[in-house]
Amino acid sequence: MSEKGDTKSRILDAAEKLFGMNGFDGTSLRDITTAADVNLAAINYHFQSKDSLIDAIVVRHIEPVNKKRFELLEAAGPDPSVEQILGAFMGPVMQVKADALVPLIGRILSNPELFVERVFHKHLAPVSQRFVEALSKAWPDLPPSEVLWRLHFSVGVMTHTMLWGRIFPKITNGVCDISDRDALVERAVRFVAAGFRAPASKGSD
Amino acid sequence: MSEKGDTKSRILDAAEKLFGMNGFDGTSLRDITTAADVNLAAINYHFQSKDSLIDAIVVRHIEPVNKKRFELLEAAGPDPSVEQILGAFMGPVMQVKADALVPLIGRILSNPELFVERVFHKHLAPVSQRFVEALSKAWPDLPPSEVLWRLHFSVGVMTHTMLWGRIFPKITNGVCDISDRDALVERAVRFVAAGFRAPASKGSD
DNA sequence: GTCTATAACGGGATAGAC
DNA sequence: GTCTATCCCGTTATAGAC
Repeated sequence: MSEKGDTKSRILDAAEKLFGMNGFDGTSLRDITTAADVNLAAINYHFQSKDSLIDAIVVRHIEPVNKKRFELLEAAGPDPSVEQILGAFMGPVMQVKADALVPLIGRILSNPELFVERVFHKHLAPVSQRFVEALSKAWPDLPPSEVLWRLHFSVGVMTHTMLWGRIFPKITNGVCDISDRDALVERAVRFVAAGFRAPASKGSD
Repeated sequence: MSEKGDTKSRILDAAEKLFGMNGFDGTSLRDITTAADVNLAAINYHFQSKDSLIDAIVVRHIEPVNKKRFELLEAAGPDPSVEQILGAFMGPVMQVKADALVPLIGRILSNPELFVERVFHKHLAPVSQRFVEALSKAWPDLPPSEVLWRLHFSVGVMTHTMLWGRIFPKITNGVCDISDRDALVERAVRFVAAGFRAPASKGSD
């Protein structure tokens, strides 16, 4: 008890710190085992792979975000606007210190198949369901499939904005600024809310 | 001459095929050299690294897409609608056989810093510039920075839709279908075009 | 100049002893 | 649960054939 936690905890703590500082590719398992003062094989014993270790840390970050999402949605009252719903959905993600989340998001996007099985069903599907319900209620004429598609598109806007957050100001020669995070969220929400209010596609079911 | 092309071409052909089938991580350089019947070091001679080899294949795919984008934009006449512009921008990407492009896009998104230096400035910046001009002309009241932001958001919609193309129908229990590629493009264009027509954000410069 | 052969090193993963 | 030893892969470098 006077120690610094068991092997598994020491691995998780060290890994989270190093991943945040140097990214996934920039952190070797040997870096982690050195920092955590454990044997290399201990990682493959407690977690199955570097991937699974990453997933464990992903979950650590997702849960507080989801908590905040539900709180904001609740706070918007019984009949929230499309903007309020999408703000509750996107804001907590985009407000997080991006450095920690960017490698996670990049990882998820570049291998959705893997991610769906391990993380999506458990940690994101319930959130999606709740927000789809809210959006359907706020915009009852929109066919259910179209609500799903448009929330999907909104996730694309959100993740892309975060992944390119550091780079985009450089690409645009400083025209586009990301220092005001609130303004950024408002800008993105404005865009996707307008997308949601578009008339449904002709072939929509 | 009676051979199957020179070493460099054989590497590119084999790599493209294997990357498309098994992804980047699922394809070792040794897989490629075996399939191409060349020596391992030939890859590091003709390309500098696995990363650079991937970039070379990225470029192979980007250029025909860009050609098609410009053709569609031209075909829309001197005063294209926002829908026509965005359709020309997104359609050629989304119409490509996704299997080949998905690993490329995932790779780009998960490491924008690297990609910007090697591919963006040369192969994507000119396209971006041309389409920003067209959009600014079609929607003159929108501040320049807002046009950039909204095109950025549109890229997010496009890439996210492609990356999750295979998975999304499963997640939604088949509610959202991607078999009709034209309908998918139309759906996405409708969404982002509505986003473009949103009033500019208050703090917009 | 172009390409092959080979060696050396760091990194992820696993088997099996303890 | 822990650790040693080992394997395969990606990368780099180099000597040298053609």
